[in-house]
Amino acid sequence: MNIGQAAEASGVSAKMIRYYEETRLIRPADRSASGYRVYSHEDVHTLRFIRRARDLGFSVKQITLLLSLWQDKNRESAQVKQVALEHISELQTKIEEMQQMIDVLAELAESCHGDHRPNCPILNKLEA
Amino acid sequence: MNIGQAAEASGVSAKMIRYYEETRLIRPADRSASGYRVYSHEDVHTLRFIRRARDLGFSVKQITLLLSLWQDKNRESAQVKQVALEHISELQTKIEEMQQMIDVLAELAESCHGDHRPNCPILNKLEA
DNA sequence: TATTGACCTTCCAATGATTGGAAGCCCTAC
DNA sequence: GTAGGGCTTCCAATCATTGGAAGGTCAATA
Repeated sequence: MNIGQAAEASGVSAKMIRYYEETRLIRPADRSASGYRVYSHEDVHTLRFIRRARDLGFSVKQITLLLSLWQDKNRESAQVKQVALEHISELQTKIEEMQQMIDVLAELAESCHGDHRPNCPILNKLEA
Repeated sequence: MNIGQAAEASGVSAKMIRYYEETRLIRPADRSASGYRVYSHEDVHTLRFIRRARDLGFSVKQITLLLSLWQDKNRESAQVKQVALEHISELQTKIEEMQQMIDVLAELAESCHGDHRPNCPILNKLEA
């Protein structure tokens, strides 16, 4: 099948499929006589794997690792678990940073009258 | 003072100060006879404002708005509060997305033995 | 006075994942 | 044969930030 159909079937856009090929996340697709990329059902299977991993927030670098583990029948599940746990940890760190921002912002917003008058503790805080 | 000292005093890197000037977040700095950028204490004050806003996760676009409100003595605090509340809302949305990822990942990781054997529910889920 | 080292300048490039567009070729149907 | 839709490559933009190269400036020191 052509790239458009592979995109449709996998949920990965044609643009991204070309990009993943260029960056070597996936191997270069076979080409038809006229130069069109040709995809098998197995290729679509791989693309779907990538799509799901992206939906869970894994970086392309992490997906490279997950793909190689997926294809390695001698993998140890501990390796896969480690990638997942590290990703969870990264997500938690980011959440904590954002939550701290929210805590500060919420307190400031609460102390701001939010009316027609100019005085505003939010600006005061940014200025101070 | 020169850009290096302004960077030191404000916590904004010299690279970023030049970038903020280029993108018109701040007005172009005065220049010395030899072409060096020259900064006043007021400029540093503005840069510090920007730095604090960035630390709270505001985008440059939002900071542009905050800066103009800061300098507008006829502003209504409601406008400032709105910017803050919208930013809080954006942060919360992102946190929720990440938390959902964590929930899925944590469940998968928990069901993975994480030992020397290859079978792994995490990979199964990504594949399915 | 000449040199050295720290600072400044501009310009270009890369990050990460994704999207957009332009110019041009291919394929199918009418 | 022509119209259209899909495919190709290449270039650019997003967002905030960092890095580096090549070259000019300044202050202090030998």
